Amino acid sequence: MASYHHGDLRRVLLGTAADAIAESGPAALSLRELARRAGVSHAAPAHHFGDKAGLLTAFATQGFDLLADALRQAGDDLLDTGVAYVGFAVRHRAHFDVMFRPELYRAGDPELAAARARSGELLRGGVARHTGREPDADALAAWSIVHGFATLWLSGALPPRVGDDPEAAARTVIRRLFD
Amino acid sequence: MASYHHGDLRRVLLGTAADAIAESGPAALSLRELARRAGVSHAAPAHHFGDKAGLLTAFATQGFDLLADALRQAGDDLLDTGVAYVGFAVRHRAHFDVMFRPELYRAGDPELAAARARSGELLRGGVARHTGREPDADALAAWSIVHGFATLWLSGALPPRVGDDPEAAARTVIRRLFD
DNA sequence: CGCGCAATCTTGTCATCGACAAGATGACAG
DNA sequence: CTGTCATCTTGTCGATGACAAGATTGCGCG
Repeated sequence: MASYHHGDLRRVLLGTAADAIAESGPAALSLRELARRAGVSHAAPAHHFGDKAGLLTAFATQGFDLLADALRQAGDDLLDTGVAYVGFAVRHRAHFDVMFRPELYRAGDPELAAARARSGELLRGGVARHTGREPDADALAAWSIVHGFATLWLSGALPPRVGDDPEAAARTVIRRLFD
Repeated sequence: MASYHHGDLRRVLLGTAADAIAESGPAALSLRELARRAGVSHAAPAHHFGDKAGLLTAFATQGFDLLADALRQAGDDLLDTGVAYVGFAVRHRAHFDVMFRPELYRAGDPELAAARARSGELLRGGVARHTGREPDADALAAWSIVHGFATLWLSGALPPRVGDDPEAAARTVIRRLFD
C-alpha cells in the first residue's frame, strides 16, 4: 500500500477537512493531520493546495457553490430561501465557518470570487421577487437576519429555549421581518 | 532593562492581543509574539493565563463587559441599542471576533458566563421595553439582525454600495424590522 | 514497444509555536 | 533582616507549516 498516485487526493482532502473543521474549528486545522487521516505523507496536501490558505480557499469556494445549490433548491419563496440559508449553515457548518472568515484564505482568488458572486446573486434575486421594492435595503436586512441567526446558532450563544430545530426557529424569526 | 516584575503585564498583554487579533484574526495569534511586543520572555504570558485558551477566555470576558457598557450607554431606545451593538462590533473588532467563537476559549468559565449573561440581559431588556410583547421571538429577531449585519460588515462580505458608515447603514437595516 | 516528460507523492529539514519544568528575581510581611 | 511567594526567565520537547530535493508512476509520442 502507500501506493503512489492516490488519484483522488484533492477531493478526499477537502472532505477530510470538512470533518476536521466541523470537529474543532478552522483554527485547529492541521495539514499534517489531514494527511494522516488520508493515509498520505505530510507534504502531500501542499502539492494540491500550495499551502494552508490555498486549501481553505478551495474549501470556501466549494462552500459558496454548495450554498448556491441550496438556495436554488429552495425555490422562489423568500421565506424558504432564508430557511435554506440557515439550513445550509447548519448542515455544512465547516464550510460556513470558513466562508465568512476571509483572513483565512485568499479572498481575491478568481474562482472563489465567481462562486461567491453566484450565491450572492441568488440571495438578492429572492428578495427582489418578494418585495418588489428596490432590493438593496431589504436584501441587506434579510441577509443580515438569516446570517445572524445562523451564526448565533452555530456559536451556541442562543438560549436553550429556542429549541433544537434551527430551521423552524429561523422561520419564526424571519417572519418578524415582514410582519 | 528586562526588569523583573513588569507589574502590569496582564493588562498590557490583553491590550496587545487586541491589536494583534484586529490585524490578523484570532487564529494567527501567537503568545510568543505577544510576549515579544510586550518586551517580556516567551513564557511570561502563560504565567498569567495558563495557556492560549486562558488568554482568550479573559479576552472574551473583557469583551462581554465592554459590550454591556456600550449597550448601557445607548439608553432605552431599541434602535439605538441595535446601532450600539454594531458600533461595538466595529470599534472592538478583536473582542467581537473572539466572543462568538467559543471553541477558542473556555466557554464554561464562571467569570465569562457572568459577563455574557449581563450583556445578554441588557439586549433582551431593550427589546421587551420596545415591543411590549413576549420578548422571545422579537429579541431573537433583533439580535439576529444586528449580529448578522455586524458579522457581514466585519467579514467584508457586503458590497461597497452599502457605504462606509456601518452605524448609519445598520440603522436603516434595523428599521426594516419594525416597519 | 519504449522512451521521456510531467504530475503526483515522499523524505528530509528548518524556523516557529504551545506547553511544561525548573530556576532566578524581587516585593512585601513580620 | 529573613523567609515566602508571586512574577518572570531560561531551557526543552513534540508538533506544525513551509520549502527543497528526490522517488514513483501514468501517459503521450515517436
